[in-house]
Amino acid sequence: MSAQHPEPEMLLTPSEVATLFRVDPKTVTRWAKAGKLTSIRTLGGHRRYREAEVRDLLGGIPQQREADR
Amino acid sequence: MSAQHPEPEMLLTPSEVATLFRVDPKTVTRWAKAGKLTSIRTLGGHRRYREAEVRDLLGGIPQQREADR
DNA sequence: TAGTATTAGGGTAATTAGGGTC
DNA sequence: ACTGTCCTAATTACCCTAATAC
Repeated sequence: MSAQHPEPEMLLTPSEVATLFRVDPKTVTRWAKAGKLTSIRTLGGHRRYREAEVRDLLGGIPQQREADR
Repeated sequence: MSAQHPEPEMLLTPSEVATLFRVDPKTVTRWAKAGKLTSIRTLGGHRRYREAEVRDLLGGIPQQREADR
């Protein structure tokens, strides 16, 4: 096989994201609907999530917060 | 006028498409059966998929906020 | 020609979507 | 405002064997 493109783009299923955050998969769906989480749809309508984005949100690198305003 | 083969038409195997969408290869087969995805058949009956179409379905329209729908 | 991985089929569990409610 | 749960319908995942791809 040979399909190594410059865009691997690893995706996670709703249940996987839910497990990482320790929430119900339904909650992950709400985050997607609210635009808080980027979602990619399968052709059947199921959502897939970007692994990199999830990892960032999980606190991989605590970036600057602008919560003081 | 027109060149004979302007583009070589890159094809992807079922497993490659499945990896990109983070689904099972069988699911890709169902999409082809349902007419949601164009499939080219090998002489032995195996399916191949157009890379351009797959990439278009994956990221053609980046991320559309579901919040405003 | 042989060996290994992948795919096509078909069937049956497991997830997910969506709305609604607590 | 946020999350977990109940419900139904739809989609997807996993099981198998035989055929194809390389």
